[in-house]
Amino acid sequence: MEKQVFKEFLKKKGLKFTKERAVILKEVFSYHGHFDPDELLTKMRKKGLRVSKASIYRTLPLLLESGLIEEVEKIDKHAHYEHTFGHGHHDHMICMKCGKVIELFSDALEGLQEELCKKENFKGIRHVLEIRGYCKKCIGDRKIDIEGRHDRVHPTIFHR
Amino acid sequence: MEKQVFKEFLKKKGLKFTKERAVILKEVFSYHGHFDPDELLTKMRKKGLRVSKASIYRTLPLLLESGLIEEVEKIDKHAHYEHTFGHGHHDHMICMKCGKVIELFSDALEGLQEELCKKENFKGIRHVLEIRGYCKKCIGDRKIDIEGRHDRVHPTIFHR
DNA sequence: ATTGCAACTGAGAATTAGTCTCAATTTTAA
DNA sequence: TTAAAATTGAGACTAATTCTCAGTTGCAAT
Repeated sequence: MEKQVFKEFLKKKGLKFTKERAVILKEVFSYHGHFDPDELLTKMRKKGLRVSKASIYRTLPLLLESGLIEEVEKIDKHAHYEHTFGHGHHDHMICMKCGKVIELFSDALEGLQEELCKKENFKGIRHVLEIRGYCKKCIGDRKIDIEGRHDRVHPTIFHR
Repeated sequence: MEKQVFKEFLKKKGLKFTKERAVILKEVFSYHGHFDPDELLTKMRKKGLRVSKASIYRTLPLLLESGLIEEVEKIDKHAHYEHTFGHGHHDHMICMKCGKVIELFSDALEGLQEELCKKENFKGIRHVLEIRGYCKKCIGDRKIDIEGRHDRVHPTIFHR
């Protein structure tokens, strides 16, 4: 369970498992889709969970380093994350017109990357693959809404 | 040659090929490795080339859209680019310890991505793949310098 | 349990990347 | 040559992230 993973990670680094870190971890794992630090803060505030912005910004890199979350979507101005413990790594296709995000995962792709790493004697820890282009809907060059919310379907697609 | 490509791109969009854009283009193509907007500005200032920060930030997206440069290194805080006209698209492995950047290109990888796009009816325009991990040298867990400069060897490797 | 201390915290100041504004200027097509 | 539309620079502005520092807390060793 993620709490144990995080605790061990922290101990190994000589860091402390504080209340704040516990609360942040829990909150992060209560989400399904992507989130950014500010969203995280706001949602926690609404729930009455009090952690400072600074603590959030200090904790996310630790979660990242421990492998419990991944960073996704960097083309946007600010960082986005999602937790991966349990539901696993995947990459993204992002429509440049409507912003739709399609999650993709391919064993072949992962395997190929491993191979490439091996060839360079590189120990790959994590990666980000982001394909920008146009989704089916937008290829037709029609205007569509930028709105919508994280509806999970198969193959896992988000709107934002 | 890149100047023609850019000119045509601009004309097609009803935009102007201004002195400033020409100068920025030239500067961008005088580099070998990665750069970020601020670096670009500073270097141009040092050379006595006068363009405003705003113009740089306005021109880079155009170069990106025209396919003359690509966005790389998404994990870092700010955007990084590199020109690709002539030397072609490639992805990156970045050592989390020493910062070494290994360029990689694999037809299999590109092809696989195309396939995946097709499967989702997604029209891929560009992508960024960045693998973070540890290079050969750093797997041994030794301290090494963060310094060094863009030395081109095969398979194209940069230090920074 | 107590303790010592390094790590941590919150609040808000500081920094920084990137965007915006607007009046003056320049490109381009006719 | 001209007029319209696009562009420019300078600096104000915004938003994201980092930093500072004094008070607090987790935890390993007593």
